[in-house]
Amino acid sequence: MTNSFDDIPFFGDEDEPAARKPQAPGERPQAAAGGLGIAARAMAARGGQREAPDYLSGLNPEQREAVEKTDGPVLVLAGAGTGKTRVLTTRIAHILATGKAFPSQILAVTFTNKAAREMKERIGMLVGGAVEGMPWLGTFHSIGVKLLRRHAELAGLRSNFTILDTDDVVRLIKQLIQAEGLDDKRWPAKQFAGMIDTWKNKGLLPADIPEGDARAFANGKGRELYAAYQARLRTLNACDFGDLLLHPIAIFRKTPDLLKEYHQRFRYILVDEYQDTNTAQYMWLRLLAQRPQGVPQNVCCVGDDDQSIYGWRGAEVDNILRFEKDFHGAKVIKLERNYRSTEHILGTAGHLIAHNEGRLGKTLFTDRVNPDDEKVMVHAAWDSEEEARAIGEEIERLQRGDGIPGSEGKKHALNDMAILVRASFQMREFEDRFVTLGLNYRVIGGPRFYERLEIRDAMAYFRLVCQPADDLAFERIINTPKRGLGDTTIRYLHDYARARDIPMLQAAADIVETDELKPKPRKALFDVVQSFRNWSQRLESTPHLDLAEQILEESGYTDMWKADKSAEAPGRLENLKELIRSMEAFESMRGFLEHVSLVMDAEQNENLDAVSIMTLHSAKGLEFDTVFLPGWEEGLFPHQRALDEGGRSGLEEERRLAYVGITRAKRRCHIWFVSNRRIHGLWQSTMPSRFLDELPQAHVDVAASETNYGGYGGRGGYGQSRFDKADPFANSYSTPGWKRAQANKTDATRDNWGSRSGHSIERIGYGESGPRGRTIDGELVAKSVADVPSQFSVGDRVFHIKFGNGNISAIEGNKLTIDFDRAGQKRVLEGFVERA
DNA sequence: AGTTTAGTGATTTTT
DNA sequence: TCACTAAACT
Repeated sequence: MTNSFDDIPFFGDEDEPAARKPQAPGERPQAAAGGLGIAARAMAARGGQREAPDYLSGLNPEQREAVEKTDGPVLVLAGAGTGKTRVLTTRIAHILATGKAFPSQILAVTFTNKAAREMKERIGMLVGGAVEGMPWLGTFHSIGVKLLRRHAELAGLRSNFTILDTDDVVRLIKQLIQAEGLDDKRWPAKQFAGMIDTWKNKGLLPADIPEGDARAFANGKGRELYAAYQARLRTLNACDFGDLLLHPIAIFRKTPDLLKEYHQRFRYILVDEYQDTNTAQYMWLRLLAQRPQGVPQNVCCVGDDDQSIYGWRGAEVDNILRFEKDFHGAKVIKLERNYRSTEHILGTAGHLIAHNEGRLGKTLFTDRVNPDDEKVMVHAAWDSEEEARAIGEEIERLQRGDGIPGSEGKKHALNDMAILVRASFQMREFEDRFVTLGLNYRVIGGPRFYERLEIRDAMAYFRLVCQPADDLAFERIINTPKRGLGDTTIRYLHDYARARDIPMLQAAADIVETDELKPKPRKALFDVVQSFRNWSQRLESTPHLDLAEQILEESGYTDMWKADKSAEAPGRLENLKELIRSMEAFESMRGFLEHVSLVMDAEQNENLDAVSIMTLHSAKGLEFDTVFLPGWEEGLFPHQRALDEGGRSGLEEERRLAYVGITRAKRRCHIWFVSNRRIHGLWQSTMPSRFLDELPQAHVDVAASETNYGGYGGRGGYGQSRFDKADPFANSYSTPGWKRAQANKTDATRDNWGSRSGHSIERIGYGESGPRGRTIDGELVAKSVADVPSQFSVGDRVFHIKFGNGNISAIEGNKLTIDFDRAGQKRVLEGFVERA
């Protein structure tokens, strides 16, 4: 490989000075050593070969191999709690310390900003902070932006393009749907935004989407609408999140020379959470990582197939399973030594996840065994209210320090406890309970700061000041606060701007010079235009914090909330102050906007001691001493919809979710299920989750019933099983999958369920001989979308449990369009019908 | 134009 | 049930 960075002008801005020109492989960057805190030590160590540099000590042999095998493709399968982040950061430190690359020659990709931040901090600690940042460490999206800003013109954009968030996208699509003369009620913009997102996750441009998909929306105009959307983005000089990946991919494909330059630049590539990559990210990565034959591909992907829980939003576990094929001669390193959890927790999680097929197969172990370690506990409660009450009590007990074996009297901080739920509606009951108990709690992953109305309004003002062509921002705030610029005026402006292909703010500036508008709106519009002119001028001269404040004051936006008498108004004003405070960390308003468009989360208050409540999904990557896992009931967990829509692979993803949940626990894990839960307002009796049957007896205890209730299908007269009802089908709330399961139930499964319902709670959780066979009704419901040819053909007469008899009029994958005799035309999943 | 009412739909979520 | 959205009032 040759080093030709000096010849590439646009790299100049961040490259090391010429004197520190990177070395060819094998050579050492002598000059660079001075800039790297640990480099000298590392090089000294290399001289004496035997003694390892400090940062390598304390790694186990597998971790150490993952760190030291820097050249060639490496796949690190890092189980939960096996020191994954440590390996990644140490590996980067090692590459730097041994002088194999400069910080600017390492591409390190994460999924979330949080992970990126954490990695930066930890590398800083290892390397002694001497390496100021790594320019190419970030999320897929933030690196995508960086690439795209440099080469925007190759994607038909200007480099100051704006990044639209979901809200903007939906509004834009709505406009397009209306412009097409379509009914925006029949074709919801939100749904189409979701479809576009799905396509972009798969790397599909309008020309690439499957015909069926294209026809399924907007009277068959799906493809045209998608294309119109892309065209509109271009004229707006804007990107959505998907474009941040797709544009670079397109650029690299059509400009091989440019790609080559990046190949030379990125000597080492690292990817975190590889199991979560979607097809677009995978394409992006392959472009950057795959090298011509004979050139080493120094790519290291770290992930855990057992923690892949984002399949529903396009993640492809296949990417990790396929790594060895994609990168020839790949070294696969498994990290299985767990530093987080007790053997009971690991044993439980391991036994559960072993029920999945199609995994690479790891078994976590620990040798830190303590006789005081508590087994995983399974508890039953009558209903969700009791579940919340009992968990609340347990939390208070732990907080007081009662009855914690091995740590008598020691208090358990609330910060080290978490309740992990499958669906966010479950949180409410806990919140209600904790409010009455006066127990501090913190909900993680709720509505986010930057998604709040007032924040988005304020941001729209800032956006328009920095980017006068931002029509979406213009439309958002032109009449907020009320200025008497109603629909008619805005529509007129819109049409005027579109006709001349100019931004709306420009259109407004033109129009106020004419007498097209009535005096009132004209005056109002004139004032707004003047204000924006003013603010834009101050952009360079006024400190951005002051300017932000002035904008919100002068526009009347803060006054609007001050005048508002509603309960939330003071909070909103507070949020606006917080917004301005948070701008302090940035150099300019533009810098701030860039950050916010990519970082939608805001920091949480860490000082408060509080129990965390969050979904299982947002718990990935976290750990707690004590974890509560409520709601392990069929239909909720595994979720019925995952079963209906994902079939067996859906079930397996749910099981991985359960695995993620259990492995968050360091010392204590309490699983709960209830016999009755309110779903959509109606009480439903529920069955214990099949996952409970998949837990190993050796590591699990079932709690004795804490009340007279509890337990499932008891003979004591409580907890009626559905089978006791005169007609289990009568309940209109039972789901299609459930009905189907009922309809197709074989004798074997009937026995299975029958026996379960007869067991007392002490038995729940165990079959007669450990874990039972895999799926029960997972197989009875819809088959996976994946390439299963339909067993039906057009014209077939079929029966649907809800809609009755009908004829198939079209088939797309596993979706059938059926003309029902009574119910009319419906699209249903193949799994829900049978031959009539 | 702002408020009231009817309708709807209801996992998981980052960027 | 309940929360959010769109249209129908006043």
